[in-house]
Parts: sequence; C-alpha cells; structure tokens
Amino acid sequence: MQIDPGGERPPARVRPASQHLHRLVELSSEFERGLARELGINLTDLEAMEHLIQDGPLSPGDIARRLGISAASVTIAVDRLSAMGHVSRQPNPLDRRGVLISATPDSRQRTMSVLMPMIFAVDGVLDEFEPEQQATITRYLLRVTDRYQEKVDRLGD
Amino acid sequence: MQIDPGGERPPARVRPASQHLHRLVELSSEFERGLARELGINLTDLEAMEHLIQDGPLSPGDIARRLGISAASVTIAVDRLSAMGHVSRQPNPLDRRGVLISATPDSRQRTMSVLMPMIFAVDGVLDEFEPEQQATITRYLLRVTDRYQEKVDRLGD
DNA sequence: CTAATTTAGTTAGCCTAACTAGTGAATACT
DNA sequence: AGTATTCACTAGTTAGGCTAACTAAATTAG
Repeated sequence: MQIDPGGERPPARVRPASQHLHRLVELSSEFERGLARELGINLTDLEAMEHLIQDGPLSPGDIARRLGISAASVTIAVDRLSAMGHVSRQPNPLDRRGVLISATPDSRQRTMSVLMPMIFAVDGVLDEFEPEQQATITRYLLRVTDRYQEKVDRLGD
Repeated sequence: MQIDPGGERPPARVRPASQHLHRLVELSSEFERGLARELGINLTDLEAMEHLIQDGPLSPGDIARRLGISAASVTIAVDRLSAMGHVSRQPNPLDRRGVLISATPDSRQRTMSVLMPMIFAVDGVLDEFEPEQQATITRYLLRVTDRYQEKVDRLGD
C-alpha cells in the first residue's frame, strides 16, 4: 500500500548510466545470495570461499582481516565449511601455532562452475565494443571507483 | 600468512574494466556499511530507510516485500528506527488495519546529505566524457546489467 | 445480513552468526 | 633467558533474522 502524498520528492536527476550502475550493484548482491543458497552456505562463508579459491590457502587470521570479522567468528565459519566438505585445515609448516585453510578441489570446482560463466559473461560484453570504446569504458569505471573510494575513505570524519 | 603453493591457479584472464566493476561492487557495500555505522543503524534498517526516503510512505508489508524479509522482522525494524526517531507510524486512512511508515524529515535530510554527494559524484564522472562516449558507457552498463539479470534469473535451475 | 475467510500488523519464542573475553601454545623481541 | 606478542580456539553474550500464533479489520460466500 504505497501512497504518494504529492510531488515533493527528490526527482531522478541522475542519468541512465548511473541508474544502470546502481541496478548492477543490487543485482550483484542478489547473485551472491543466490550462489550462497545454491551452495547451501551463508554469505559470509561464501565470501570466505571466494577468497580461498582466489588466493588460498589462507590462515584464519587472514580470512578475518579480509572479511572484516573477528578471528573467533572465522573459527566457527571454518568449522561450518569444513563440516560440509568445502574446506580443510592443514598445519602451517612455517608456524606450529598456525593453521592453513584451503578450499577442497570439489568445492572449488563447484563454485567456479557458477562463478566463471558469470565473470566471463560480464567480461565478454566488452567484445561488443571497439578497442577505443573499451578504453573509454575502462577509464570511466576507473574514475567512478576512484570517486567511490574517496567517499568511502571520508565517511568517518 | 598466505602461502602460494605454486602457479596452478586461475590467472586473471579478465580485463581491467571488469576488474574495476568488481571493485566497484565491493566498494559500494563498504559505503553502505559506513553509512549505516554513521547513522547508528544496521544494514537492513538502512535499506528500509532508503526505500522510505525514495518511495515512502510505505506499509510494513511493502517494506517486507522490498527487502525480502518477513513482515514480523519489519515490525521489529520499524520499532528500532522509530525509537531512534528515524521513522514514524501513521494510520493508513484507506485501511483501518493498516499502518504507513515515513522517514522523519530530520532523518531524511541526514541520510540525503550523505547519499546525494555520492550519487552526484558518480553521476558527475559522466561529464568528463563526450556525449557519444557517454552513450557508449550507458550501452555497456545496460548490456552488463542485462547479462547479470539473466544469470541471476537462472541461478535456481 | 450474517458467517467464514483473508489480510495486516504485531507478539512470543527460537536459531544463526556475529561479538568480546579469556586460554594455551608457539614465536618474537631485547 | 624472560617477557611480550601472536595464533587459533572455546565459552558466553547479543543482534537480528525466522516461524507460529494472535487481534482486528476488511472482504467474500451463502
């Protein structure tokens, strides 16, 4: 039940490109949710898996720093993932206190089989454009991320 | 403690534009987290606020549908937001069972004062490009969102 | 026109996943 | 050598979802 009390609301002064960008951000979190559901894990654990697949093996401390959660929470997350066969713990040969977490080959493959088509689908859009157009697109995205980064950095001032 | 066991890992076969795009998605959720922290509310409540500011007033049921959470959870969220003075409940004049939630002017302004500069910063990047380059960028983003949408739709098959 | 069903919002109680604090073992300082 | 720090983990707490059940109002059926 939505009621519009009259037209004193911020109009959409923003160009279509920016609207698409916003929509893209929404879609990407929908995609992550869907992928997590497909793998039967939660979003945090999926994020950990992505780091492990991309850059693993990682220590629990690494994962904690990357996800911005506590080491204690990572212990629990690794327990969950390990119980489902998604990751395994190995002793760190360089530090006898330490542990290294790796994604299991099976889980890596299962995740990649969903992730890679998405990655290539997005990257493939560039092939529809001429090299100089691609350069324009790249420059635009770089400029936008730069501005975003500035805003993020200045949030706590 | 990251250890690279040797170079049998998926190389970055993806072009810079796609990497920037991925970075952008990460930054945007960082921004949301920062904004939520700044307002002293959680991410769910922030998402509700954004809908209320953009399209409000909304019924609790509307909010539940938009956020993909249960109506019961919305009741609690509105309680939280209301206790902090971010929203208020009004009876729905068209349905005596119903309630309408609106963002308070104060909170609306506070949120907008962070959101608008970000929105304009991103939109403003387009001004650095010629009209035909802007058209290219728009077309690219539209194509990417389309592909993203397809992938999202086909996640549960 | 009354009775049954549906819809809206809320309340109560449960579960997941985060957090902080504290522990034992290994490593790093000096 | 002795102290301090770092690492992963455990225990206990808290936040914020969920489902189920309830009340009140609106709608539909007989």
